[in-house]
Amino acid sequence: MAMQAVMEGLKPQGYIKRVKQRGGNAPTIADVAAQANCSPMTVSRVINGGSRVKAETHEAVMKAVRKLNYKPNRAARSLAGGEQLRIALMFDNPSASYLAEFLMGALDEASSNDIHLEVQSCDNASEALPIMRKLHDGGIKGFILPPPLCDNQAVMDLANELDAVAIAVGPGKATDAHGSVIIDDFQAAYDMTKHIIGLGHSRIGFIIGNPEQVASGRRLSGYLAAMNDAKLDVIDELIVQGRFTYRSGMAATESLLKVDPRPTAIFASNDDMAAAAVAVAHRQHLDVPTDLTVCGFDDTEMASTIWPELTTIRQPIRQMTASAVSTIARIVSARRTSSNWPTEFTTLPYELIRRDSDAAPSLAKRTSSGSGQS
Amino acid sequence: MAMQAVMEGLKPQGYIKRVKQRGGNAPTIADVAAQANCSPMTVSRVINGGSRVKAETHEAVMKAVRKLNYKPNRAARSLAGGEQLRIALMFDNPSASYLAEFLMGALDEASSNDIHLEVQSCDNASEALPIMRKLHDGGIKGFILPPPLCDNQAVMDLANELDAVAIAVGPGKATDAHGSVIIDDFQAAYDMTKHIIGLGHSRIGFIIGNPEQVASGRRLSGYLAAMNDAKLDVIDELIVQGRFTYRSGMAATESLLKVDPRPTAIFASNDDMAAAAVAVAHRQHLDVPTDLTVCGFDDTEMASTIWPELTTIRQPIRQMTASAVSTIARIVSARRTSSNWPTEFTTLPYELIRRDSDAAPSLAKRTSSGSGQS
DNA sequence: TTTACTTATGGTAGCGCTACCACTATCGTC
DNA sequence: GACGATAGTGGTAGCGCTACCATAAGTAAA
Repeated sequence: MAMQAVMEGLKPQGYIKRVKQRGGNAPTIADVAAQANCSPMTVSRVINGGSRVKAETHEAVMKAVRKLNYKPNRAARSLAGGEQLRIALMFDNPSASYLAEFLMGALDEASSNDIHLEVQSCDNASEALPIMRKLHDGGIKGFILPPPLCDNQAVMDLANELDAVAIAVGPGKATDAHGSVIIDDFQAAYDMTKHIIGLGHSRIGFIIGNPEQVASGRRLSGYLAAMNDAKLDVIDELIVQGRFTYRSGMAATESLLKVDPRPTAIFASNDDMAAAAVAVAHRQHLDVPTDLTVCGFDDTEMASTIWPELTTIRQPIRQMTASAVSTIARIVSARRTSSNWPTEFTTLPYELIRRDSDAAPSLAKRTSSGSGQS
Repeated sequence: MAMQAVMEGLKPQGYIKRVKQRGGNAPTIADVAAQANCSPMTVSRVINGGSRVKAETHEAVMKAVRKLNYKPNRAARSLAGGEQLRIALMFDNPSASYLAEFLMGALDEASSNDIHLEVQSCDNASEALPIMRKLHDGGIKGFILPPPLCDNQAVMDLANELDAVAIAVGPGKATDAHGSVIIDDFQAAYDMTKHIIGLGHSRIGFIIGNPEQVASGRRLSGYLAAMNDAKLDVIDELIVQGRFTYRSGMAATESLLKVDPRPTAIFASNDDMAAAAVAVAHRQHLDVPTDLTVCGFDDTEMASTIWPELTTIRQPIRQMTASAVSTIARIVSARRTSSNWPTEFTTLPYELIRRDSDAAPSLAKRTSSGSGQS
């Protein structure tokens, strides 16, 4: 400590670094300022966008920064910079597989933007309402709402009432939120259906998802459109209602396999139902994919756990939540300056993951067995 | 300064809240102090462990905290309190279901203890090594290592070499880490086996887990001990090797069901293999649980997704990671003061979750059907 | 030249919290 | 009863950074 003071004595006229009260030895903005022979303010300006700084000064500062390997202190930054943005990630979705990806994406983005992310679970949408109120009172400025929360009108209404920024991630009624991050469910289902048709199938069963989630309808539409575009008959019996659960997938598959002639492929609106379809098929001694092609949607863990692994649609969940976090940040800061309410709707690309549960219909005698692929 | 001095003159004797320079309206420690009629210091003391504070004062402060819904400002805290503890949660476990729980537990604990948690994924253990080095260079003081990372000798060696605190969560060689948080795998497997025996089974098949994970052996031992204690013959053919994967569970089950007379129950070392056992049984037109009882281990999402839902062992994963985080915090701070290396080994309670996949053997004609339970 | 305005920089005062020390009561202890 | 301990509290000074204003130049308009 005293030593440091001695060292300062050598300095020409720069900003004297105070003796540190507590441990720690990371370079501070003052160190950089001394090194670059300017004031800490100038350094701050350079670091934060370099507005109104002479080019030479700018460069001198940058050189000092590099030399000292200076990293701005997050804590100090957000303390000095006024309010720290705090947003909440709510969920009542029991799917752990989603959740992990959700968290990873949100966490990364939040921590690199110095945003405080509160993670809140609740058992159901109605329980979410008081929690949201409380969080909002506690200074939470925005909410990230994955389905099914974002499909709940009461939740979205409350977000509106509170003037909080709500971003729906994944399927949801985009129009109700201040923003949303989605994939194109319609197009994804369209592509998958087209893929199945391309394998040679024409009797393709479809299991609809939970009617309360908007994505279900979009996926159904995609299926229908692809069938129509391929000039294939849409057979009512081959479209059955499910509820996104394994159990509902079993019932749906049983009813599909009773249709005569039975479908040669089943496209389920999510992986859990697709897994159930595989199980039911196996019980009826139908091989997958030789006798029956089964495709899912979401690429949850289930899809790559069971055998055969499912051909499915992967949503870039991580990027989606990351994008949700940064969108909220943008909207909140935009609202601070102007009073209008910007909204942002982002659509991210999905991916058709081909695994081992699809093949050409069996009349073709298993010529092209599903070629695995991660 | 001068202005402030003037303002001070007006002060009665309480702490006047200064006019805020920038936006923001979250209650500060000064607000609480005013409310509780004491100094900010006292509030700080109460918040941070309440040492040397009179009981009444303590209560008054807590009341004020509750009334104002005061939350300490993280940034200010870590800025004032010197270095913030940073620890990393590494994982190469592909199981998303675990991961979600892991993250939730660690996150909660980290955020309430103002610890910065870095979440790092890596594809395999050897990739982990350079990452750990880098994180350590970057100031990470401790690592949380779930299996299979903590079963990897190279990883544990590196942690030792780096002088970093490593806590193994879940199964692992406790002795290699500075601490571990586990459940008693032996006892849990013992209990489950005893439970199955209690239902009336005597020919109980067992599927061993991945031989590279220490827990596998412990679970096997538990099974063997329970069989012995019940004076039941341990039949070699009824113990088959698996690898914790669905696929290996299928193969194992197929071989188990070939044994004559076939087992009336199968205890798999994890849920994925148990789910595979159910699938194989169904394919062979054996009803679960009427014809075959199947029990798993871990209570992953899979267990409650498939039908019938699995009777299994639940690990308190959330508490386990939470405990891991606080253990690291304790060890790191202990090391700061004394130079000896404390270690901490925690064992948390598991829970046998009874669902619908177990029943008395079929000779008893499905008298006691599995009584569901969350 | 003066006024006005722009550009580049510095000074100062905090952000909300805690470390550190100082101080007052209330105890023993000899 | 004087003395040092100890519990309980308050004051002060920062942590590293940025908002805000002041200043000192230079540049354009009057």
